[in-house]
Amino acid sequence: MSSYSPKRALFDSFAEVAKALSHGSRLEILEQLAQGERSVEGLADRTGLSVANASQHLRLMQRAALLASRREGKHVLYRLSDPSVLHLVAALRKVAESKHAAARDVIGGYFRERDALEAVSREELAARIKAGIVTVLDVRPEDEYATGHLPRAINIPLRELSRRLRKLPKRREIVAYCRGPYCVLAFEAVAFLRERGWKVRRLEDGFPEWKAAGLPVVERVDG
Amino acid sequence: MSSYSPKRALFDSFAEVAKALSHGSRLEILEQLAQGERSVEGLADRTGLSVANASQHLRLMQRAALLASRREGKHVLYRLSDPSVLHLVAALRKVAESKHAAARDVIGGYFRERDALEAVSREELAARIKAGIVTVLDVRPEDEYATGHLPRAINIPLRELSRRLRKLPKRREIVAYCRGPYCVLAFEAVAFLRERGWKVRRLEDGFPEWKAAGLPVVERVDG
DNA sequence: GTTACATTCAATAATTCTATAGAATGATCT
DNA sequence: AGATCATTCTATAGAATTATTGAATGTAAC
Repeated sequence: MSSYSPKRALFDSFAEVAKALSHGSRLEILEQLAQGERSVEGLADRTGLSVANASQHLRLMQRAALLASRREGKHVLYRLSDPSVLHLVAALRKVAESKHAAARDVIGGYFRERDALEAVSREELAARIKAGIVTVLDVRPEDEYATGHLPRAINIPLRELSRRLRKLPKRREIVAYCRGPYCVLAFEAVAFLRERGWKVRRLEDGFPEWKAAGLPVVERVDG
Repeated sequence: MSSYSPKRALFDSFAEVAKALSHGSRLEILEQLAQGERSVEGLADRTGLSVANASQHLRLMQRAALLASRREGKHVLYRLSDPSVLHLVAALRKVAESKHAAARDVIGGYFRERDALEAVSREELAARIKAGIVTVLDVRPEDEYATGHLPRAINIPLRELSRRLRKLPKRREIVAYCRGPYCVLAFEAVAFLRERGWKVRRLEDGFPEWKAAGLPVVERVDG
């Protein structure tokens, strides 16, 4: 009809990007990288993949231009190549969420209390942080907190929460956050603290989305 | 670290959506469906696929919730399940465009005059149509025009343009459009008409994006 | 230079995806 | 009811993807 080969080449190159997203492990890696730079070994640990396998997935995504890498000492650190990658993953999530039965089942099962634990918007939290009327709680692991976190956020990884409860004020409102919309850490922290009488809500989405929205962050500034 | 199986099931279901996008033919089908409903045979014709193969691609995308279908007489008509699918494809395009070398090469080669033929924004065109100070030219095939088009647009398929030049005013500005950002029809129409002295520009993107932006359209209203 | 170590490469087997051809389904029309 | 036609299903062969293993590469530390 209109044209044949150049157009098809274009669609094929788009398809290559989509293919780079079309594996659960790679999406899991992308969620990790949305937090910040990671080494191959670090990603392999967190995702449960072998180092060689993680390396292959990473290289594939790098070829598809989703990732970039740099060397630091012995380690090769990967990162998202561009904020547009985060937008792409978000768009993917939205389609799957609104329509996909399997996703619905999982969300309905695992995140059943989601609506009950209503979320605070980024804008609202930003205003409250500025006004100093809220305690921000980062429940991610320490190293993720170290690479970047919300201003004035205190870090208590979920598994240490019960041991370090005394650090949390009972009067002030607490807002907990973690990696992103499907990170369970913040959900569990909110449920745990509410049971024990704290006044606590959850930030919508997580750290990467906050950063992508151009809101202020505290970041590690090494080379 | 955080959780294992439910989270992984979630990522796997996202991956299924991405996989549905990960084939050039399927993206080509999606571009067609962005124009409006299409039968299996119609899509097979336009994409050069066999009917059976097109049917398989369609079913795969339907399972991944990208498409919906309905029966009308002898034909099964497929459509995009949701506007979010269009956003997803746009996000995919953006990542590929900004970063992917292959896409760049093709764009650089085939659309080399892109910048020279500067585009009119949707908003600007909408205002001009309302004010009645522009001629809108739809260069898609007749059947695509018939299923939906911009208000007051006249339809002259590209291949008939040279025969029907007298229908076009020389004084008024003309804005041409077609399917979307990678549809070549409008580019070629603009180049053709400019050479012959018309004052003509191209609409950014195409009909699906116009419609998705909530701007007014004329649509066929059969059952 | 040699060693240690993180990462990548190469080869492989198992699995999954793709396109084709022909049969089966399901709806319309006479 | 039977004929016709669009679509989907089934089976299959070829191609591509995935995870694993062990070797190779390249950098840093000694």
